[in-house]
Amino acid sequence: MQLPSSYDPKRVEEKWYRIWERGKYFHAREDDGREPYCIVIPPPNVTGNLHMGHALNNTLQDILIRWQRMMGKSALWMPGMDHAGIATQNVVERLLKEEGKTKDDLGRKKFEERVWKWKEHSGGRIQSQLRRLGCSCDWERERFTLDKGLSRAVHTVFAALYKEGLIYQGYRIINWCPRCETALSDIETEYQELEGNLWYIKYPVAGSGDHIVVATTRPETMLGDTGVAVNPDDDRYSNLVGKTVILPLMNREIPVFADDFVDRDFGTGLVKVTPAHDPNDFDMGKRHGLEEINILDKNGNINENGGPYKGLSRFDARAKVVEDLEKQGLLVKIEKHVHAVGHCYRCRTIIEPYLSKQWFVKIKPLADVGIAAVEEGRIRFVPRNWEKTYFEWMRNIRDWCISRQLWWGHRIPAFYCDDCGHVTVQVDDPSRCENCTSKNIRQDEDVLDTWFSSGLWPFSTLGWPDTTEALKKYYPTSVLVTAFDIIFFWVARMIMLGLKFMNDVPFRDVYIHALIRDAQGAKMSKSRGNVIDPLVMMDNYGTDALRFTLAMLAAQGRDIILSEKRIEGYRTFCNKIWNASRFILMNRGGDFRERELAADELEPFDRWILHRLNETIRAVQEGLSEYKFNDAAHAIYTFWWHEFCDWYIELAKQRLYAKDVPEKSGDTAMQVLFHVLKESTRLLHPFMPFITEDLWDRIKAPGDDLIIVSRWPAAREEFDFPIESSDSALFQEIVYRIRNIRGEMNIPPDKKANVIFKTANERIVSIIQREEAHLMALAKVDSVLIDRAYVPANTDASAVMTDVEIFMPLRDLIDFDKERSRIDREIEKTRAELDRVELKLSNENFIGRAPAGVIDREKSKREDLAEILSKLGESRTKLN
RNA sequence: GGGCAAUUAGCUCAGUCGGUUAGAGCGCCUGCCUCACAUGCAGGAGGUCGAUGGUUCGAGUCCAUUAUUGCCCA
Repeated sequence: MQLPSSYDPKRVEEKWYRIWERGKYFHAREDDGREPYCIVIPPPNVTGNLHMGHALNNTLQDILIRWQRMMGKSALWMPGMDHAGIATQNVVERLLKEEGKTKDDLGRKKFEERVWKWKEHSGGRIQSQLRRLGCSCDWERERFTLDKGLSRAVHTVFAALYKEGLIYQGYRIINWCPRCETALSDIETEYQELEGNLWYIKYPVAGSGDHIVVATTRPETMLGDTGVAVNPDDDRYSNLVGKTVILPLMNREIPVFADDFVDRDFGTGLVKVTPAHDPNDFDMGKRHGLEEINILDKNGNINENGGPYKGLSRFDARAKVVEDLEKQGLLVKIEKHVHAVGHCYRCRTIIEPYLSKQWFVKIKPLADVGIAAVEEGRIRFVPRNWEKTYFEWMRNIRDWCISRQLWWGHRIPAFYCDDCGHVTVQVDDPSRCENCTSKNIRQDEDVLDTWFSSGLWPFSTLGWPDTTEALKKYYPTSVLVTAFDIIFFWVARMIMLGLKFMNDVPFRDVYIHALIRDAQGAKMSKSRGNVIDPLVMMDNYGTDALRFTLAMLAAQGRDIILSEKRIEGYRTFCNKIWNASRFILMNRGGDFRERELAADELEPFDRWILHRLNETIRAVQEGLSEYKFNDAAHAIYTFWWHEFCDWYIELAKQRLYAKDVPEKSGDTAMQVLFHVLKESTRLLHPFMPFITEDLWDRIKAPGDDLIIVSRWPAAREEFDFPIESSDSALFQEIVYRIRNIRGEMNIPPDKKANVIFKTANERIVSIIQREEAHLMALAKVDSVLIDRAYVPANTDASAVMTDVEIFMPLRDLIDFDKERSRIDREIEKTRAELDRVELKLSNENFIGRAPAGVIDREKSKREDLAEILSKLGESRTKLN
């Protein structure tokens, strides 16, 4: 078997993915009689490109799915995409603009056709990128939020909520993006602290020469002022309440009234009230019966209600209003003022609070049920502390504005009758008004918030509203894997809608992973130019290296700071695995036959590595069960590299190569090598699917299926060997001590050394005798002597362990200075430790209160340390 | 203003139920191309765990205060 000396990801990745997909290895069957395990993918935007956040999110899901699949579950990973209303419409509008057209030139129908065409040709690039990442999604089931089945689910939910009164239309202040020309929900508005001004403006009091001063951050909105408010407890202005003032520039007479909402300490304590352009003012306006004057059009320009300012942008209008006030001597002063300004989460344009008629979901009743599900533990957040965030939002939730003034999305299934005015809402488009049977009906022009459809994702993708076999089998899904930034947008809504329409939670666990940041800790973004492109990383280092890096960094509850160095480091791990396998395959004889290991043929180090394999299997199982991906990955990494490669393979070489070793020993070693290789390759498969599948192809038995569906390793109790494991640890310590002398004394590798062990400890003697050949090979020792009465020369280098001293005669090679400082360092360390132990043991409280086991341990430690220290002292004396 | 999180080696991070000498990767230093791997091997240096106080026989770990940083919400 000839393998290249380094791993080449390019050669294997595409090949194996094709074999998996064509062989339907990702396909889960609802009739397979197996226990279900299901994850629905957080559907990426159809406009999306794979970024590092996707890479992390999907790597973790794939690890879980591959693990559960190997565990024998009916593992379904449901893939799909989101139509991403605003983002997609923006993309296509931009394309049209390049052709010198607007969406209005095309008209709604043509525009929609155009978007679909774009979707077919340029959209969904991310699907092939997920394939590149190795994601074992059940692509046959792939769904799109706008496809027929999901649209039916959306209509069904809308109609049901409407009939129940949980969806209603309302005329109120919403967040309006003047660039996207649509309403947004509260959470689609991102607040950012901006340095602005506080303008102090004089408003003349009607019928007197007096004036009042109001302070505002948005002077242009005064064009729509219909009142001035003051706190009822504010004595300064009590005489003003009930009077009227003249609104400058507009010359409108508006009332002064009292309302608790007003903060006496803000500005002058008098605030202008613009009910059509501020949510708080809107509420006050309602309480006091004020007129609502909308002064802006949908693009954020002043409309006819703004008199002479009509046609100006809101920003120009501000400048002009301030200028005019100044001219008229009505501007008292300007103060610097920092305030939070809402921005559109899609295009960063400043949001305008805007009065309009929109559709809303009355969310409180749904939220209460969603809160209970988490309180009662029917849904578990991992890590737990995200539950607080969830509760906080759910308990203060406000009605959800779901209508969007877009063309790309689910058109709202509400039909207005031009004859009787009735609104007909039903699942299938009506042909006539359900009230007066008139055919004169028009469908609502708006579409639904994209998140409305993604909120149904866990059941709509499984066939709901039909009661499909898939739905019966896989709902509730097992776990949702996502980042915290969409807990509100998506997770909470799936919980509420799942409970409402499936009468059960959509998933049992919600695993919240970290956000990826760059090496400076900043959020990765294109505008910052600090993006590490996962596709480039896969090109440069291989997909498995990227995946393993992400798994290693996926510690719970933290941000992930990613650097390319790290990925590069795990590429070397791939290579390590490759070469270990290569070594085993190269040394496997042509007539090698894998067989069951018999306990009585196992030598001590065989037992040790099998024991460690067991422990590693348990650690990986436990790590994955608790979503501690980093712990699981770390356990495999250490085992593969620092135990299997560094020690077992090195030890096995003696048995495979040395002439005086019985054939049986080498044969057993090969069997153990092979066994461990197979098991640990399987253990690694969920993390590194490509290299493991490629290696598996060379190590599997004839007729075996692919690793992706192979049996997940289980720890075997008959391979637990604690005694041999501690013997091995002692042996490793001895080897390490000898290497340490060689390393620090710069003994050249070709200079073989003689070693004398001075010990009376039977166990140590027997280990040294038994493992003499291994010792000689690994520590590069020429001869080994055990002499309990050895008298060292002053040219001997030495090391002291509990119950054994190691001497290495160096004669003229000895460097006294180096050896002295080496021993001094040891003495210092040992002394410090002994001091700590003695301090503890001299503490009466410790003796009196600590558990006996702890005290015994400290006592025996004291004895050992004291003995070591005295022997180190002897060695040191000889060097003087 | 409310809430959450973080602060451990030069860098990036682990550290369970409080109990051996606080770990890893990268970087650094020394020696080695040893027949799986120089994407490698062996050895080494380097932290007292943000600060203060407390609980405890014992604190990186629990509590309080505080500083700094980040995030979420208003």
